[in-house]
Amino acid sequence: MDQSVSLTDGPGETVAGSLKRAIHEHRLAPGTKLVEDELSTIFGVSRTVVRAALQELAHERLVTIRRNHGASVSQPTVREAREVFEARALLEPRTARSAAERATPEDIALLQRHMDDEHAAIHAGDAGRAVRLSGLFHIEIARIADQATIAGFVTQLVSRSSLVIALYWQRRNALCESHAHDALLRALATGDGDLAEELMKGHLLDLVTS
Amino acid sequence: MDQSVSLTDGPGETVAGSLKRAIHEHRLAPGTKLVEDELSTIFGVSRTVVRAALQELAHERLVTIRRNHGASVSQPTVREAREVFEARALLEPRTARSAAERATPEDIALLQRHMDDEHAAIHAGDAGRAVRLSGLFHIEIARIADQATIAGFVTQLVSRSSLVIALYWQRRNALCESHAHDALLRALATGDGDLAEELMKGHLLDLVTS
DNA sequence: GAATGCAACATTGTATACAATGCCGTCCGC
DNA sequence: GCGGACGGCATTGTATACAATGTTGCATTC
Repeated sequence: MDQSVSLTDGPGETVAGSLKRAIHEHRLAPGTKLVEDELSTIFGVSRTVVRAALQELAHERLVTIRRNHGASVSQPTVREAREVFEARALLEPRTARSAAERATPEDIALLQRHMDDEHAAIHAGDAGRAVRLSGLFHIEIARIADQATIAGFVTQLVSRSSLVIALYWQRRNALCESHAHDALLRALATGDGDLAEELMKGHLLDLVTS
Repeated sequence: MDQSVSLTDGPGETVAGSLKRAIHEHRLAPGTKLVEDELSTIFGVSRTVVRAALQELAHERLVTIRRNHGASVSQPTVREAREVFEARALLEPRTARSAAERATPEDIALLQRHMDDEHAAIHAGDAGRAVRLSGLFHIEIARIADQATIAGFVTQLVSRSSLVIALYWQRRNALCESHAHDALLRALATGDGDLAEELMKGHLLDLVTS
């Protein structure tokens, strides 16, 4: 593992959370070996809690654990990548419709803030942060739809999408989707469920074919 | 925890697997406290591996862990129950369509075997086993559809459905659904994707309204 | 020179010891 | 009698020690 990558996010953050963040923001590349001893010294905790964190991430398929071989950041195959986006295509459009029917002005404002942050990150050249914020946009929609279970699934799928992007999207510009998010936000703000569902469907198709 | 419940499933089975099975078959009721020390003596392993197993189940929402309070079999709220079936309604119908388009004769034979076992369990009065086999039917369909990711989600949702049934289905006869599975199997066998999707949609609606 | 066996090392898997926390019953004061 | 503080018990949280496993590099042999 590259020791120069800064992983610790302050005392309030959990080990699993810090690792997740680092993977989302592509500071830990797919395939990176995650050695328990190194992580335990980096985070200043024992291997026990590191192991628990790695197992948690393994369950979300963000890291892969092979018995007696340790953990490493997952490297989704092309097939897994396809599966991830097919699952998202089943879950997210209908969820976007529900969100459109339930979104409060505060919800819209929060989404707007996420989008603004995302644009700022893009202009600042911080692609990792942009990808992460873009994902938060999707997760937030599931939360607005008041579907915690689906939100959990979407969270995992977005995380895995981030790995797919890291692996198969070499340097393609990630900003194409900001316009899609913009249109989606307008549909949500006006409560147009039909449109939101259609836009989400198209957006996910764009992602998989680009 | 009720010590009389037999949990160990032989040396080949993992702790998590045995617990999962016991919960599925309603040998461990929702709310049952799962004390690490007891489980470690029952399974003949240290608390370390018991903890790992409990954390795995917690991630699948089958058990709930409250910090410093330990683990217990989850008790889904009515709201969570609704969410579980809404998620299934998004995932399973389209997956059943894919399965119908891909099912091989071997797949159909396997499903038939599951259904036969399920009927046998019902006639033997083994409701727990029947519920578990009924769930396997759904999971197998996702596997046939060649969607490992969705199959994983369905597996978790089926597990949680089992908890919902244990909590909210007091003594209602679970055999109503065998006919639904029968019809579904025929649609899958004939490769009728439209029909399979519709039947699955109706089947899930039946489950949630009964 | 290539393949094989072996030994030292690195890393993970498991058990156990200890610390921290919450729970519950008891005792004291009012 | 009742409420609250206190102390012991039960249980979980974390660290560490040891066992098991895999890996790497070197020496030996053909």
